[in-house]
Amino acid sequence: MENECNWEQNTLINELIQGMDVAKRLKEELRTPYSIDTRELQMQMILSSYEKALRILRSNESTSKSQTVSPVITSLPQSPVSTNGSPLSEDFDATFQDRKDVKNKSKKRKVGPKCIDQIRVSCESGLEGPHEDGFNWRKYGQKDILSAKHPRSYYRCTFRNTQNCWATKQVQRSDEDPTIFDITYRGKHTCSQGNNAIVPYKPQEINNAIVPYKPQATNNAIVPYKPHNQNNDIHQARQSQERFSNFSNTLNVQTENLGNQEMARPFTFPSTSFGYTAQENQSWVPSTLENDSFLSSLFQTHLLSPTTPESNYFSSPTFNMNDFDGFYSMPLSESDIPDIISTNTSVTNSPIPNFNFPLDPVEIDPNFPFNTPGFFS
DNA sequence: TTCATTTGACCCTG
DNA sequence: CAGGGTCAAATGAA
Repeated sequence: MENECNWEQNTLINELIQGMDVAKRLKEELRTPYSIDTRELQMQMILSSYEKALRILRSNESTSKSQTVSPVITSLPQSPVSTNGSPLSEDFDATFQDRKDVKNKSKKRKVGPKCIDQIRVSCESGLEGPHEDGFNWRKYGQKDILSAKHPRSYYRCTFRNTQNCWATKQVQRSDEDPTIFDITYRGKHTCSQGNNAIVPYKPQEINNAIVPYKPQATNNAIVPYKPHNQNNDIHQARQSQERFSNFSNTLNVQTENLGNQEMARPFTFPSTSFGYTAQENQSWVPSTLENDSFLSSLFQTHLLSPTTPESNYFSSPTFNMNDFDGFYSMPLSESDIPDIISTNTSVTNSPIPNFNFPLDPVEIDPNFPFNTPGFFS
């Protein structure tokens, strides 16, 4: 708890510092003939920083409320920085490890540091699948929730046992709109899927109607699962591409009912979400930035956060696909998502090095050359 | 036979 | 004590 508070404080301070820092740089930039893109980028950074800071402040006002699945895809990251600095606390992993070690079959609820991504997805076509998020999930429970009309489904990574991957997710059908699903991801993928994931985010559609992959599945919370060689990473990556391409055709991120704050910007990731986002976008963001203003703003806003714990990613040669945590908001237009995803999949095979950004909070180099020509290419 | 889903029971947290 | 998260036996599909 204390860690969480400290983490939020640090994040808040970092965001404010970042905003100021970028504003200063922008001021300098205004004297030079840099491109408009560069300036827009910095403006995005500034806005993002202040928005994140404000969100932290607001969440402190009503901490308890932020925990609930709200119509808006927002809640502050539950994952405090661990003692070693990783946004995805090692305590988190330790918690699961302890559970495993202490007792073979403990039903103890996972508590402690949480790593939550909350997103909302809706099925454009209403009742059609399949939609996946690039990961293989196994349903391990379903529960009627008091405050919700629809049951909540619980999934864990298929490779939990084989690869000790403790990522889980919860899928809750929206009360207001049954075609919308609130998906909460917990933990991080440590399996090979995580290393191969190519999706920009992890929405997963759960549907009552059609079950193309698993006809035997019934009723709620169907996760199309197609068994495949778990050791074949290439196959997995390709399968992820195909499935996500599928997904892109039928899903969109829900943009309705999002608060004004969320809608005010095209795309916002709180600081801790970056690691996750980055991992998912490892191969496509850089290569598409130049041609896609939307992606540019996305990348600008969230990849260029020099004062957040993740911002040091840019000084690292690699970029870890596994480390997603926190949450993010995705008030995107419906037309944006398929574009992003298709772009994503289309460049997956590009010879872009496998970035692996550590999540350790390193002091940001304020002199990082964000405007270095070719930085994004 | 293997593996995923279903579902009731268990148990922890607030 | 209620609600929610997880377990694991039963079941079914491939």
